Amino acid sequence: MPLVLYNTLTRRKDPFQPLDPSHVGMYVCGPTVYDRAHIGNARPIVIFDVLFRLLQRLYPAVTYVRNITDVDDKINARAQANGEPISALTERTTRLFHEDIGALNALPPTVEPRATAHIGQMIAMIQALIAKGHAYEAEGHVLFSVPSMPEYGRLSNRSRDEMIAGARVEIAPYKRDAADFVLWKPSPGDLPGWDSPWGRGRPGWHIECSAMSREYLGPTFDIHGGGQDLVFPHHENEMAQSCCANGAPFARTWLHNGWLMVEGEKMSKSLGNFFTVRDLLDQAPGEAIRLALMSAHYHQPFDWTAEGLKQARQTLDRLYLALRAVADIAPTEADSVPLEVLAALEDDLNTPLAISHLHEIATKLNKAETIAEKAKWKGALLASGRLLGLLGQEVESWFRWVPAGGAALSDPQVQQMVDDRLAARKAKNFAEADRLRQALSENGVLLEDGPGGTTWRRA
RNA sequence: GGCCGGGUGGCAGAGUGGCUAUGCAGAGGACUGCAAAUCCUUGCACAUCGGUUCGAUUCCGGUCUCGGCCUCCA
Repeated sequence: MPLVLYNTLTRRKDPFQPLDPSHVGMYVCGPTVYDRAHIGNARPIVIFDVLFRLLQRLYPAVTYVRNITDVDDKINARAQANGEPISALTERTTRLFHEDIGALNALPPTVEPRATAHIGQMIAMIQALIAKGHAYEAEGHVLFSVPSMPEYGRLSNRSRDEMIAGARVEIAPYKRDAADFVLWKPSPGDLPGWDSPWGRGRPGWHIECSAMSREYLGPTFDIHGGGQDLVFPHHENEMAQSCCANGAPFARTWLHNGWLMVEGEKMSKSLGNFFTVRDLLDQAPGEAIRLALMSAHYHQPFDWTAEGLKQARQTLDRLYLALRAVADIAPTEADSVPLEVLAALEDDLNTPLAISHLHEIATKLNKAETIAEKAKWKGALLASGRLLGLLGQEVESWFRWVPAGGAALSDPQVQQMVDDRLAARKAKNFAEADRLRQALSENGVLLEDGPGGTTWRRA
């Protein structure tokens, strides 16, 4: 079954045909490192991680490029507010970003280029644009000339006139055309700046992705991804710059994930519904956060809710419980992902459908009677989970997760109480057994008596 | 105003021109010292009005309604 992806450029689902079937290239817009990643940042990270895993399965080689934007006016402002050097802020934030998304089981990209390490490539690209008549210098700025590119607006499906009519910002006087946008801008001495043919300055927002995607993937590559909000202006401008500078088509397939809401409202600090990934990792295991983000189709708007996170955790409880029951059975064909799971993902990354198949596999595993069947369905569940970046941890470690504040009872304390209760049961002292069960339950520990003994888990 | 995407059972959330989504929650049952887990059974849908069709939740059009974007927010 071929992979099909919804391409923003064509506005429909198209069969995915890589330029080079032996080596797929993907570029995804990464974070601007001025603050902790929030849950809205995490969605594209998880979505494109699933795509990366799927592509790796379908093709011999995949280069996944995800940039770090470490030059930006928000960074400058934050560093100044904190009274710290810019490099200290960007390095720390980058490190925290890696920690946070690592907890969400996101694989590192193949290349993670930093904007400040590619200023030379950006300047070269701007020079090429000027030479070809697609850009001009004005008052120390270099601007892209939108009228020089007739196809401008194709990705975001809007005409130049519409853009100007809707503009909410004042148009800088040095622009030849109201739609023109900045490639390079002057930097005063107190802001980060690099020498350039146009004096000391810093790059505009869009040029870094053009320069870095070209550096690592070439002028034309397979997939470019990011949040839906980036379609315009960021991706539209990026495409314009790259096409004009390179004289070649840019990304062939554009993927955009929908916006994230929180409890039905737009996430914002003023509404008090702003969550960083770190905040959530204190409340729930990273794997539950990851599953929650995959529980709606990537193209849909996503409503982040406490209830949804709870359900994601319950879902993983159910799946890990199924695995726990067959802990002593070796899975067969650990790499065989069931066709229906693969088909769901190949159909424009239908993660909710794939997850529903995980449930069905778990049910089959629970119902399996022979060792062979159990081994088969265990293998299917693990392989499916691996493709989705789920179910990879030790079963017992999943059930022992404790929130940030720690647990009232340590693992050894719990085990002691479980043993005591077992002794009470053996002595038919059910009142004492029930008292211990109750005490554990009040501390978030659930007991399960089975033929093989009593197991416990935190919930 | 322009562009775009939605409105599915109590909740979350897929999908389809006629046939069970899936999970949680609810009801009943099996199992259990009690429980949990598991399994079985079961109730509950497709915003609205027209049109196309043998037949539409699924296609087309209108209406209502929610949300996003429109120069630097993923």
